[in-house]
Amino acid sequence: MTENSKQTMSDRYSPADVEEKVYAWWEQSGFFKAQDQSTKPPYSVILPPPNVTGFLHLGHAVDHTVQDVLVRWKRMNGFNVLWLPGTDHAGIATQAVVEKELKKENLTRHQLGREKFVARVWEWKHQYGDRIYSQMRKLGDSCDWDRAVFTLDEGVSKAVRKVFVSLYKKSQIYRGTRLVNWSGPLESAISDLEVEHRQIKGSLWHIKYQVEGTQDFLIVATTRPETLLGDSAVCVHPDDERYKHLIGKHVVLPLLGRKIPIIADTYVDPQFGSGVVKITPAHDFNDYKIGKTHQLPMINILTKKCELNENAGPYKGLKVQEARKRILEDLKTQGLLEKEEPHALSVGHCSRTGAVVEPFLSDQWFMKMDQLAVPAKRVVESGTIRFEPESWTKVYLHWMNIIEDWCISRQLWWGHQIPAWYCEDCQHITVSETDVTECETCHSKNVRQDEDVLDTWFSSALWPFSTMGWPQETETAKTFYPTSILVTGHDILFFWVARMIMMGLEFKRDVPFREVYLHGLVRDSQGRKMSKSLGNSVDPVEMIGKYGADALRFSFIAHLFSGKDFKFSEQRIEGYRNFMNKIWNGTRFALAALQDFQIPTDGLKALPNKIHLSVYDQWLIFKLGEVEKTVEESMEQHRFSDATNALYQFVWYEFCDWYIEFMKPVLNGAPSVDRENSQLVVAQTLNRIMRLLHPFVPFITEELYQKLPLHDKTCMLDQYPNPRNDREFLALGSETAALEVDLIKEVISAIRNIRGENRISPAQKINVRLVPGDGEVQKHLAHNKSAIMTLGRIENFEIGDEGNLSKCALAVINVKTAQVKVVIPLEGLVDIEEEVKRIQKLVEKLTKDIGSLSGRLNNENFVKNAAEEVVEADRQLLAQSKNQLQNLQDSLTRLR
RNA sequence: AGGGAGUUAGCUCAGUUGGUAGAGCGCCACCCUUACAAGGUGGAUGUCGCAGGUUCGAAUCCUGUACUCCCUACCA
Repeated sequence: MTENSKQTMSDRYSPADVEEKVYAWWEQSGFFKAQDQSTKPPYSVILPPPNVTGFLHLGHAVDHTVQDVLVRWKRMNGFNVLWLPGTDHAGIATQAVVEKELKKENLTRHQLGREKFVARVWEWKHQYGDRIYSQMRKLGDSCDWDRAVFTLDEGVSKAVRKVFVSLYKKSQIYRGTRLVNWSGPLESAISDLEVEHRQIKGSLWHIKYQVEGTQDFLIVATTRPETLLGDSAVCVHPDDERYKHLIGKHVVLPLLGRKIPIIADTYVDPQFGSGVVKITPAHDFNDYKIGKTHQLPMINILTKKCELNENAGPYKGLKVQEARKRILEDLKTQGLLEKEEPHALSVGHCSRTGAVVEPFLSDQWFMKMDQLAVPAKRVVESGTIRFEPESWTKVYLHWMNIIEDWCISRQLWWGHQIPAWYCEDCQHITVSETDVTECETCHSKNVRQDEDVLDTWFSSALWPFSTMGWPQETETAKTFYPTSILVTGHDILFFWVARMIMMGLEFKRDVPFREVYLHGLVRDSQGRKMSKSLGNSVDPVEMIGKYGADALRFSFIAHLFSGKDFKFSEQRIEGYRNFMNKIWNGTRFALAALQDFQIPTDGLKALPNKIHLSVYDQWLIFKLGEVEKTVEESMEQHRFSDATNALYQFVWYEFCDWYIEFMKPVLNGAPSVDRENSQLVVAQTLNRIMRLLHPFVPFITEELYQKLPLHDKTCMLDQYPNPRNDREFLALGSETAALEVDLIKEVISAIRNIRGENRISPAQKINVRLVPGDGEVQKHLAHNKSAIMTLGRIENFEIGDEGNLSKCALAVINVKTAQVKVVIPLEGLVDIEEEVKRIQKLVEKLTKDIGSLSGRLNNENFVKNAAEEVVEADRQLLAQSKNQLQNLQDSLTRLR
């Protein structure tokens, strides 16, 4: 970076002039790189791989900010940090994007054929796949880019195959005909987790099924009348007196005329509806189970596109909704529709396409989950993996207890094709890590590979080790596996986190991470999920353009409390943009005052013996030490917002509003020892401020850091300040000085308060008489005379007795045991009535306080039971309050 | 239906061993005081969802209750 401290700085911080330049410099300098071998302790984080088709959205931005904060903080704490980036091939999403493109050319993927289509997707990936990476750079993500991985890279693909084959050989992966969630538009199965349930106002239709050979009807209620075409039985409760005699007989299926049996099962709730349930094993999950136990035929009535098939007789070719309409009409005509009543139900929708999900019978690959779940539960129960917030532990364990087999095959073209080959001659399935040209049993060459690909989450589940070169024993894995922490949104706890834990334990014999930090999700200002369809999504890149990446990052971190979802607010970003500007200008002022600053040749270490700092310097350093302690504790506990808030307070209020104001006369004044000292303190403090803030707001801090007279090569690799490093400097802080300055601040505030409340113009100089409570306080007042005069805009300053209070404003200040009375003559300045009002307000409040305080202290039980400090503090407060009240009442009588 | 979380100032939210409520933003008043008007100074605002209980004392612990949100499951 060029030496630019002499350059003039703009009076506004302009992120656009800084961010790209600084980032490029970091990256070119190799600051993000991790070392496979190092003497430093390792710290590793894998980035939840965003979809390769994706744009960076607000959810990513939050997720990445948290990770970048952690990673930068650890790096500055001397860790060998690996933040491993990657992207996900995102089967469905990516295929959809490219299909959309094809559509513009009036092509479908089927016309193109599988091979050409996949080639086309790769082309697309090569062209746009890095887009999200460039957006991540805008945000400041300090990933080790050289290690970026794509889920379809050769290495990862090998890992995928190895895992598949291994689990298949252990019968943990199997092929089966099962009822699965089916998305018509995708013509593919989807997993349970990809189904979104939405509340729908539907109807419950009561349909008459004629009992065979009689004129009697059974009334069957259903929310999906079209499925009756696939009925293979009707079912009643075995003890239901109404229907007992019919069990074993048959009914005639309306419209199709098929005869189906009346069976009995305790699954039926006699209280609900008519107590008779139609059983459609091929299109309903509950019915499927009943169908299995009663060995009923599974009648599939749908095609892969979710249109009715030949089993639907006259309704063949219709879409589900059309069929429903037609069937209801026909039932009505035939007098078989008893009634229709409104009924609220929730219907599964495909999270990708929004289409209604149909339970569909098909051949799929499944992963058995129950055995894998056992150790995955144990590591969480034992605390080997900790969730943060802890409440997710329960949710996780609950889910693991009811876990069902995972349908891992997808009828798509883009993804990891399933490494299974079917023999056309002997039907044997050969599952292999390498491509197969002949059947492993009959050696026929007549084999073809399974057309399906694996669920995207299959490869994601291996991410923590597949990205580190597994199955090879790499140095990377030796150093960085298990990873230190996983940061992600709670929405993919089951999709991803749980499955990584299971796979890590199965294949690495070790947890993939020890900590899971689940942050909240960003919602819009009304608390709704952000989504494209609602049109309420916010583009973080646009926000960065408007306010800068640092402001955006800070706004996330400052409001990221305990994993709760939080509402997006542009106003908040603006507020933190203002904070960035404050940092910029505070530094700008300080740098101007440091133009002639000479770095002491013997360094800082000799300082304590050499210089005597002003109370303001000692006060500032003391506060700085306190902030560093707070920040360290907060960071250790991952209470990031506590850290940012403490820094915000310190930088804006303590440093800018008070310290700079106290020191302006000195810093802008003639050369002096005080000035030299202060310059040193300012230079050091700024340096520490930049380092403290760096993980949160990396761009502005690096830029300013480079302009400081005291700095190292780069802020991002400098040591993170804490109360233990640079002790020599922090030791210059003093609590006694801090108390003195706190008292002076109170005095100045009291003067300002009297001015403000009495509407005394800032231009109006006033006189003040300060009455110290004791000799010590008197010394402090005298010592800080000029600060009080400047900041209080005082013309004549006097320390002494109370004297004549006639026509004077009065304030009584207590800081710990110190007391100061502030007396300001108002005669000829303002209307006395304003001051009367002000004092009356105080009197009122004090009277109330004294009432409750003395009430409590008169309570024997309180005095007896409460902690001694508490009682003592109350006694002191009461005495002070009484004293203040007395003074104010006196002044009231003498005011007019 | 089961599970989880929430209810504190106009808004968004803090409040870590129980000790007389805080921040940011917004609002009101005054001020362009040469670091910053993306600023400064001062000010106002809360029976901490409701009802009980434990306690000298409860936003904080316990019980009940109302409402909101999320997740999982779903009765045809």
